[in-house]
Amino acid sequence: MMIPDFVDVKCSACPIRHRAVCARCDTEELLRLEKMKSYRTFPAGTEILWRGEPLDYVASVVSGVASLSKTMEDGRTQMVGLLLPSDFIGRPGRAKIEFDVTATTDVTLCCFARAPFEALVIDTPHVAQRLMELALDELDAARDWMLLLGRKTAREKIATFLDMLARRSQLITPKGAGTAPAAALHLPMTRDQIANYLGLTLETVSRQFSALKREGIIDVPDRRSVIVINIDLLQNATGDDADGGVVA
Amino acid sequence: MMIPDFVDVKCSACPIRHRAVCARCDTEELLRLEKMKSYRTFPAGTEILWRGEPLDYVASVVSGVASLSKTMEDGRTQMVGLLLPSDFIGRPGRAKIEFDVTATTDVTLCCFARAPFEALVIDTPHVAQRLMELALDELDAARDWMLLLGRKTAREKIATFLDMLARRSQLITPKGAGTAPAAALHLPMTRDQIANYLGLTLETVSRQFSALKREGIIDVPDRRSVIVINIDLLQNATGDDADGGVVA
DNA sequence: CCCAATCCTTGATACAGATCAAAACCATGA
DNA sequence: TCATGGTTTTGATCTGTATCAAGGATTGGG
Repeated sequence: MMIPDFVDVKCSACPIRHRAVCARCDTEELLRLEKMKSYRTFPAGTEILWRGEPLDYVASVVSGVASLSKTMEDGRTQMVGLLLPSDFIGRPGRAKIEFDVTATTDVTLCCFARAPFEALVIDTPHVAQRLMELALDELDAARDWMLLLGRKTAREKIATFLDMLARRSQLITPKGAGTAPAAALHLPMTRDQIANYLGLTLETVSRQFSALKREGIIDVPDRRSVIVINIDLLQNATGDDADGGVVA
Repeated sequence: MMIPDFVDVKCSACPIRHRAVCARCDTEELLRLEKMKSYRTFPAGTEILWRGEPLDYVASVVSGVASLSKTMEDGRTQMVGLLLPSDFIGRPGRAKIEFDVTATTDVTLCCFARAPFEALVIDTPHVAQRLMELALDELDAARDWMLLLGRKTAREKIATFLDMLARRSQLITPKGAGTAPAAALHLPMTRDQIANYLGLTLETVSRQFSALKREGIIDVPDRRSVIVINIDLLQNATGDDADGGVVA
């Protein structure tokens, strides 16, 4: 059976695909991966890694959501990345990171000790190439976020955030006879954390949610849920080009 | 003679080091690089690459400054990266980019056709590793900039920008008997471009320059120059931790 | 079941930075 | 030398978001 290049690996025990590994690698490599695997769970709010700490593990997020953030001396913080299941934590060839990793919800990681993982990477160019691809994906995402942080209004930020969640969780469920599909989203974070992600305050986030609800674009049945009623209007509100999606 | 790993290559014709190449590679690879090299110059303001355009070349910046930027439908733009001499343009394994590359000043690039360059990368793991390092450096820089865009005040943004220029151009020249060294900086861009980089308007940039000058922290002898009179005060104004520098 | 803690919403007000406008500055070429 | 067009500075005003403040909703524990 022919397996295409760069399809990510579904390993035996984890309910997710490990995005850092490619399916063309031989069974031998997969076995090596299996052997060095270990699981760790962190309750919501836990610091998984501090800035500057030595980085002994790399990991895939198996369940839950973790976040990368940077903090200023006086306490202002900015989230610089969101890690959803299947995302990869770790930097090949680097012993330290320049930001904090925090469990936003309860998080389970599938960890690999860094040293043997890097040895594996050196042996298998496909994995190295896949890691490079992931790094470039992260870079593109970071740059999109820079546009959001630097130029978008509060309303556009919220719309972009909800649109991103809809895309990433792929929960866009067609519904009813109308042309606009609706999506039920689970918010993995509090208003305060959303604010930190978007460069806003929690009050502004709350007000924008209320405004979008008032206009009938979304519904907010409870604090952790959003129903996208009119996805076209939501996407109009993001300020992005129509073809916001990246064509792989 | 022993050459340490990952020292970047100074090639025969360019006045800079190509950061994408490592010195441990054999002469053979260097020769291959030499052969596929070509130079292109772009006058200030030229579009070097449009978003979505096929990416046939990778390149090093030899002289001048180029910028990466993203634009919204309605014209708002945000610079998402600055390319100074020795910086690398291009994405191994990717045929497209998600932003525009513009010549900020007159720019000369040392170009390599993408296909043979990638073949070289595949043959030489050290180069691949170096490219990964560069991508991770860019990612760290992007994340620092996200903190700046999302949370810093106009004054902190300007101070951070000047401090970054001072570090990158390494023009920190000790001067006089005082404890605070001074630095003469050349600004490679207009107020408008600085504003686009910092997520501000040109008027705000100008006002903050004036304010820092009034306070005796900098001097602005002409539109394209800044003299840092008190670098300690400048760094205090960035809002960053004292050890803002990344220890390599 | 109630209490405490946390999270969320809404209102009133303040302010940093955007926007609008005009004048000063500077480089370039005729 | 002067006109010309682009860039920068400065001023006046406006506005979106932060800040301050209070009350309401939700959750978990005893």
